[in-house]
Amino acid sequence: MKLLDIAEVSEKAGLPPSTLRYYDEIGLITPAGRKGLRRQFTPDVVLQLALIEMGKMAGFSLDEIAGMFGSDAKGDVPREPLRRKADELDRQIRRMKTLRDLLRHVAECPAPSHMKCPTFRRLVELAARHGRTARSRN
Amino acid sequence: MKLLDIAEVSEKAGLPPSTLRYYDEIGLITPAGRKGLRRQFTPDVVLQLALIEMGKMAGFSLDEIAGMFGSDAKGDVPREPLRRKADELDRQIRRMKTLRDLLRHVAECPAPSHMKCPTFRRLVELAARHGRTARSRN
DNA sequence: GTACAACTTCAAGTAAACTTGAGGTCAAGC
DNA sequence: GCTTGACCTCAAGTTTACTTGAAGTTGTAC
Repeated sequence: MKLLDIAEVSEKAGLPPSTLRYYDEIGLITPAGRKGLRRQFTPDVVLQLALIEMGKMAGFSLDEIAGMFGSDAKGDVPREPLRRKADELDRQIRRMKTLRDLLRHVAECPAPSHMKCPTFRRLVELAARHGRTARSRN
Repeated sequence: MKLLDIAEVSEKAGLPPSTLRYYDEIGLITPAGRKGLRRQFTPDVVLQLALIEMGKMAGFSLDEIAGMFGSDAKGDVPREPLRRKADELDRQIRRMKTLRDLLRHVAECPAPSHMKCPTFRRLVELAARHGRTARSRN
């Protein structure tokens, strides 16, 4: 299996080498080995990095992300926290849809101040309610 | 119109007073006035804060959020950037749905290592593809 | 009319996630 | 076999988004 050095991974993942070294340092990724001093990565690391990026965009900390996928040493990834994170994502997705609608509305709405537009207020109130109760499903 | 002092806003918005002072300092919210030294807010600020929270969860910086809704002094909120942000949100929503599915899958999947599970890999590859089209630097 | 709790300012501190820079190592091409 | 450029480490610096603490002010209750 062909191994990649840090510049190749950097290129494929679109992340600077400094970030990859940092992720290694905190144990988020692990090189398959070293050639001299140089880290050698398996191609899978590119996929792992895509996953990490996704997690970050969803608002998870690197610590949380490590907790989700990092420790595949043992099969001890606890299922329940994962399900709860998935549920949290569902709520967040709903809020983001509201925000998206809000942005599209603001882009069209001719009202001088958003706070005076009833549609705008209704959407924000809707979102605020979702945030508070964390209910229902997609 | 009844005005709220900082503790009431804090209570209603679920944010500590220190955060509200900070937001005021950076111009993200603005008190209607002062009573002595004390900030007096209109009830609308609670809605504004809900909006800010939403923006944060969607991964926007406070600066970006200010750019979206903050400057309603003039009606000069440019429409095109807003539409682009909405589009970006759409892409992000898609990625988050993938991540959610991924988490649900990991919670069920009995494979010892995720990277060996074809379903898992397929989902990550899907997400990586979605991610590439939208993201670059900065 | 005074006590006091809730406010105020301002400077400094904190945490996460990196980046930068100085100084060192090493594999590959000539 | 030496140069060179890509890698390395480690410490310190940066940004964002706050929080904390010290020291001062003030509206309200008694």
